Formats: sequence, C-alpha cells, structure tokens
Amino acid sequence: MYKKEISKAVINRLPRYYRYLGDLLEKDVVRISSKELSEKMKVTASQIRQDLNNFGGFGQQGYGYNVEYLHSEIGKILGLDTKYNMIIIGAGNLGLALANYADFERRGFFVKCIFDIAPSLIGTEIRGITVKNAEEMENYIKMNKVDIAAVTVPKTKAPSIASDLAKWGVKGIWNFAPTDLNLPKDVTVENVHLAESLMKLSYRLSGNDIE
Amino acid sequence: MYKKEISKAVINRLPRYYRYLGDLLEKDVVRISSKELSEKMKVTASQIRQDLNNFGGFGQQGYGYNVEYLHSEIGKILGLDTKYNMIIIGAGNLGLALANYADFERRGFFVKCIFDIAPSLIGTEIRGITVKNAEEMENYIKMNKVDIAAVTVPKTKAPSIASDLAKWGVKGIWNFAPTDLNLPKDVTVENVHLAESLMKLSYRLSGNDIE
DNA sequence: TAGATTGTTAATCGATTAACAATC
DNA sequence: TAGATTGTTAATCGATTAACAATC
Repeated sequence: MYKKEISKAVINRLPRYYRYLGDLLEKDVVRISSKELSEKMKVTASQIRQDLNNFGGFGQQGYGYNVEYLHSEIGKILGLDTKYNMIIIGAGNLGLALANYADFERRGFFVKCIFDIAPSLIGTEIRGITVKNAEEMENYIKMNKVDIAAVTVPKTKAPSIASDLAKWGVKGIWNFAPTDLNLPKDVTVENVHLAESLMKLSYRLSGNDIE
Repeated sequence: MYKKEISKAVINRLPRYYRYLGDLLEKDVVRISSKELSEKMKVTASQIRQDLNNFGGFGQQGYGYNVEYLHSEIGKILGLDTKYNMIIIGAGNLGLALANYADFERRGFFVKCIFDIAPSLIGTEIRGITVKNAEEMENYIKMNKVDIAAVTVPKTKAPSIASDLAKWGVKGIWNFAPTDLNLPKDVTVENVHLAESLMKLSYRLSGNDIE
C-alpha cells in the first residue's frame, strides 16, 4: 500500500497538538473545533485541519473534534501506544535529570538502567534505576530489548559510543551531545542541542533580530 | 535603515554552522568552500551561500570562506560577542545539569545563581553558584542585571513564575517546562520541550514513518 | 591568466492559507 | 431543517535548489 510521505513540519507539530489535547482532556473538555484550538495554539485552523487530514478524518462536520478520541489517535500516530525500553548513557546531572523525570513513563518510555564509567557512581541507584558499569553495556544490550539510548556523554565520546550502540542493535538514539552522529540509516537519531537552543535565544535578545 | 527580515529557518541553522566552523577551527582549517562544508553538513552548498548572504558577503570568489572570520561573524550575528547574566529557576537535576554545564560560559552565558523553594537546597553551592531562596528572586532581579532565566520548574508553576520574571524585567526566558508561556512580546521565550523531542523519536521508531 | 568559487537571480519545490462544497 | 464545521481543492506564499555571471 502506498503511503504518502508526511512532511517533517507536520510531525514536528504533532506533539504540541497532543499536549494541548491532553490539557483539554484534563479539563474535561469533550469537543473542540479547529477554530477554537487554533486560537489557543496561535496557529491557523486551516493548518490544524490540513495536518490532521494527513492521517485521516478525525472530525465531524458541524461538530468539530472529540478531544479524547483525537488525543488518543495522535498518540497512536506518535507511537505512544507502544512501550519503549530506554537506557541512559552517562550518569551526570543531565542523565540523572532524565532518569528522574518520571513523566516519561506515563508515555511509555521506561528507563531500565544507566551506564557510566565512574566507579563512584557505579552501583548507586536513582528511583530504583541502577547505575551500571559501562563495560557491561554491550552484554546488557544484547541480552535485553533496548529501544532507545539517551546519550548524555561528552562530545568527544559520543560518536564512538553511538556507533557501538548501533552495532549492538539499538535503533533509537536520543542524542544530547553537541555533535552530529552519523549512523546507518536504520538508526534514528533525535538531537537535543541545548547550546544551540541557547544561541537562538541569544540571537533574538541581541537585537540582530527584527528591530 | 531598512533591514530585511531573516527567516526563522535560516536562524535555526546558524548555530549549526557555528558549531561546524568551531570544529574546523580547532582542527586548524583555514579556509573552506561552501561545497566542502555542504558535504560535511549534509546540506546543499546553495543553501549555505543563500543563508550567509542574508547577512553579507563573508566569502571570496575563487577562494571560499576564511574559517576563523566566518566563525567569528556568525558568532556576532548570534549575539555571542555579548555577555549574558543567567539565573536558573529550580534546583532539580535539570537545573543542576544546566548549572554544571560550564561550556555555556565559554559562549558568554554566566550562571549567577539558582533559585529554589526547598529548604534543604537553599544555601547549597554548585561550582560556586549558590542556591538562593526563591523569595529573594524579585529583589535579586531588581538589583542585578538578569538577561536570561532558565525555567526548570514543574509545568503548573511555570506560567506564573514566567509572568513574574517578565514583570520584574527579565527579557529572555529559556523554558524547560512542558507548557507554552504567553508573555508580552518584548520577552523572548525559547522552549526546550524534552517530552516532545522524545515523541518525535517515538514516531520515527514506531513505523508510522515512511516504510 | 585560468580555474575556482562566490553572490545573486531565476526556477522549482513544498508548505501554508484561503475558500467552499460536502455533510453532520 | 438550518447552522456549523469539517475535509479537501485551489491559491498564495515562502524556502530551497539550480544556474551562472561576476570576480578573486
């Protein structure tokens, strides 16, 4: 079956729709029109309808969208109906921050363990998640299903660790190191480049932005 | 003087150019052509030249670009020739991770202090940065120049804290809370939505992506 | 000078918005 | 039924790529 390729711009917006619909759900809102949602989200109603119709007709003429249904459907599109096993490489503050963020579990992302090389950290525990010796990583990955590895190691170490992860079968890399990872194309890399985010803020503060 | 508005897509790419040029600089590369750079970065040479020419002609026909000069010019465009005073709101793991990331200082972002409400954290120190009582925040901001506030507090508290920050004169908010902040338009908000980043990864892993 | 590579214009491609017929 | 709002096509807008004259 031919599947029309969905543009990256659309995908990037889906999590935000999901978040707004989740918030509405919590407020027990039952239905919402693209117009109302567009006003809350500060986008055009047209864009919302276009985006959603990439995946199917989730609404009803004259009524709008059922919040709970749409929320759940977008969740499925995003793959949030699946459980993912995640490991964290690097038990620095960032690694620990991710391990501590219990909210990921609510979305189906389960942190199974953390790997580090520092003897002082190995064996410690955080929210029941053990810090293991990085030397055990290969074996662990081969013996357990690991869907996602969050890489929070220094820039210099990230590329080789990522290659290893890919070699050992990890298909999803959540990369926090300030470098690009060139991996086989069956491996998905999602980057979080904090320094670059801060530079964008800096640009807009600096007055080089529209005056 | 009329200044052509620079598209957001271009701005988003600048930090990445800056990073690649910084890496080249460290390797003592003196010159680079748009073609070579495009191959490294996996973009088109045309795009690089278009992007740069939004800001002026940094290159030289027949030669290419001087790495050091271009790096420095992009740094200026991004406002990295300025010093920014930053505070962090929330001394959780994420707040501490940011405080610990000394690399920001190299780019001109100086973390002056952290604010929290937990008595157990107040008064502690990290890399010489003190955790202060959140009640002192208003006074601190009014007495000191604070350019950027990194908000790493829970979703429920973020909007009101951000409003306060704006009211007290902070013009740059680096928001890590999973919510949108609606602030006066003279306040710049840069969001880091980790959960949304993870959902994008999930989407691509889930097989809803192009098969 | 000849070769290389930019800066820039023109062509293409894709994404967003507008409009409206379909229909609940 | 009449009104509302979707799904979808068409129009517009913007961003990317291609091409090439300018020039180092």
